[in-house]
Amino acid sequence: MARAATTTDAFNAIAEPRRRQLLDVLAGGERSVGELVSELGLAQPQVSKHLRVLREVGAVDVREDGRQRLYRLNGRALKPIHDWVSEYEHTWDDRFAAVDVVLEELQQQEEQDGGRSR
Amino acid sequence: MARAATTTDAFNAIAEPRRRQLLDVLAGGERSVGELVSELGLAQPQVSKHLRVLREVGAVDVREDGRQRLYRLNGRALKPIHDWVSEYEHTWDDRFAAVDVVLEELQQQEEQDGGRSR
DNA sequence: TTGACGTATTCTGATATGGGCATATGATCT
DNA sequence: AGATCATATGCCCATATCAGAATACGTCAA
Repeated sequence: MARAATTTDAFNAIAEPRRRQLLDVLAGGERSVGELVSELGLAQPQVSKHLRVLREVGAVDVREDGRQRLYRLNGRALKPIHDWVSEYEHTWDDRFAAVDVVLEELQQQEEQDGGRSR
Repeated sequence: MARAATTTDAFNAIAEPRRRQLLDVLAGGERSVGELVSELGLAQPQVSKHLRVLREVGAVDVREDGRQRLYRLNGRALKPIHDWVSEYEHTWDDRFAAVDVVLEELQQQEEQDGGRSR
């Protein structure tokens, strides 16, 4: 087997830097493909292809307007990523350091307690 | 060109579900490769290989102990991901909805203002 | 209708991926 | 030293990736 399809989930979709850039631009509001092309300095077909991936994982929505397609961010698709990575926030954020210390102490007490009481 | 090497950055590293699983287990504390193998139900070589990727992006640290290697989570490597995705939190979190409304109103006023005053 | 424009799709090619299997390496025990 | 355990590496394969170029498609204007 090879790598999972990028179209599989948001985690794969945002692994590509250009796609993150696209989302970053779209965070500023709706854009046509042409605008994205010039803002990113990428070739039009690549932009369309990256947009397709983002569309398939639900990170963007499209709207037709004459011969243009207007893309709009749909951040909800990124929530699973945020949820997952937030679990690790305490590992680097000092604000949680103190809490962690307390938790560790509790854990150690628990172990010392063994099966004694309870 | 193909996709950027998975070993390049944390975004790529966590695009692989097994690697996320590895991190999730390691979040529970230090583990030997063998323990990870049985907890994930993966073949030992694949586990070692995934661990290598995680090591290269700095998401885990290793410690030698006799013939075992004890792996430990290093969440700091995930911070860039958290930072990036947090920018999008307001797009799905209701708590920010009200703020967004205000910002949009301000923006519209700005536009109506045109180049008038200022 | 014809042609220009805006965007999507297709094809190709170089490269990377992840799994499976065999094997190398290194530490421990007898 | 030899055997065994724990882990890492190497090789192969099927498949997926991304970029680039060509082209197809749909819409609008003349």
